[in-house]
Amino acid sequence: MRFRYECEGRSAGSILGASSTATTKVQPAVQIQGSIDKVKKVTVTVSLVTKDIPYRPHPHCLVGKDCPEGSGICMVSFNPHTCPQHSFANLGIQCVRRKELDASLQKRRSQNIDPFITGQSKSIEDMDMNVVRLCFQGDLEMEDGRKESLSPVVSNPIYDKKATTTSQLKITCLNVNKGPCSGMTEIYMLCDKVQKDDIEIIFRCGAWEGKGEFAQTDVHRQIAIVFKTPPYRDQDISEEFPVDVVLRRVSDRMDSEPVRFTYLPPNPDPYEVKRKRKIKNDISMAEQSCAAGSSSSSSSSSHSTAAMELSSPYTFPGFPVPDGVGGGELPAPAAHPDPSALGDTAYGDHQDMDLLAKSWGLTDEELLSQLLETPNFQALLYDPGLNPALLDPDAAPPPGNYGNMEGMSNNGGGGGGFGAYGQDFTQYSDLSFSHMVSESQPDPAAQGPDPPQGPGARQVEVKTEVDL
DNA sequence: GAGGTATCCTC
DNA sequence: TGAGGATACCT
Repeated sequence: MRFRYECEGRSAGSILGASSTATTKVQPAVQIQGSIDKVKKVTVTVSLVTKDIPYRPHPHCLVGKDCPEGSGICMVSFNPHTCPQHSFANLGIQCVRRKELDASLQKRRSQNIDPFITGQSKSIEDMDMNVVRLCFQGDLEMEDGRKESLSPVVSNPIYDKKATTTSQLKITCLNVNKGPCSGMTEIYMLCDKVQKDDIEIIFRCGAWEGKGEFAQTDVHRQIAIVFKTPPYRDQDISEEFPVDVVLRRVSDRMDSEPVRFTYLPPNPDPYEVKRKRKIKNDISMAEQSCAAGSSSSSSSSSHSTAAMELSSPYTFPGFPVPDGVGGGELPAPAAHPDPSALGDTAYGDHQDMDLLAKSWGLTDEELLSQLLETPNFQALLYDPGLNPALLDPDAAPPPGNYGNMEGMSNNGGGGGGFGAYGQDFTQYSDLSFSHMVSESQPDPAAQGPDPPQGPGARQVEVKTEVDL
């Protein structure tokens, strides 16, 4: 439950019995065990003690029904013959401010409340302010007037719901709830406040457990965690497998309620090679159908552009591709699971570009550099038949993307080709060419602290400016 | 700036 | 009244 400060006024809530559920609330209760034949009256004093042994008096206060004002303890008397069990309704925990901690303990001593006779064995700095136990002390008044004290008993620990060190862990949501069984799916989790140095994300199914992968820096302001899924226990699954995901506090092994995550079977087409190949084949078939049905097909610019979108992106003239379509200036690709398929997709997006470069053992920049040095590729760039707009001096440069190129065009005089060159790279968006070029430009904002050096670095803009 | 504490506020 | 969120302030 949430502990309340005195300044918050009103009541401090009601402590629930240990057997309470979300639907059924019960109150803490005590009952005298053993013979009560000669017991006339029972007096029970309830106070707060520390969670750990020895159970020392706790500075926090009990407030509510049967708690004398300002006492911090609860006292009830009952006749065990008429009422063998006593329930404590409306018993709240009022926390004291740290600066009042000492005074509160002093008051408890003056009340002679120290059920386990611990004295001042430990400094108050070690006091855990976020957890207490109820301590019940029973005093029996016998029919013959004798008095007898029972051994004190303590409740389960009661944690302050608001304290991150002890509060209930709760996952609010995951932005992704499915991922491949190989793991490494990046997920954003929203959760109640956690302590970044005391939290784990556990994936579990039966006896299997895997840990979500994240660093303390991936915990955002205690309420969000960016992590990667662990690989599922079985990498050879053919159907989806749901698992539970929980937050776990390491210090006390406390788990949250689980949320569901589903592991998916391995993707047989991770780069969508087959899908893209099918699309390409479909388009080629359609193109052939069109060509067969029309005798007026020409090499006009509008048509050549269309043709280029269909074929050139994957096989620049003279530029080697892994499936052996072009000539070979570049090293042969390293072993690839499906080199011909790679040829289909290598220029589909930047990730594929990366893949191609890596398969040749090149960086993106090296690959692009070699690409731009390829004579046939340059010819392609300046072939007005393919794209007349490329050399159109009146073409306005696009906003933003090629700022440094605009500078070059000014230096080149007459608003020359470079600005237009930059602009019309967008014509090649389907080739990811504009992406490739913009990626290679010396963008100060995007550059890391250690930009590439040496003859290979910045080859793109230097060589193309001179050549052009 | 992060995390903890104390208080205020709303539903 | 009970529960929980928001936030200013402190360490």
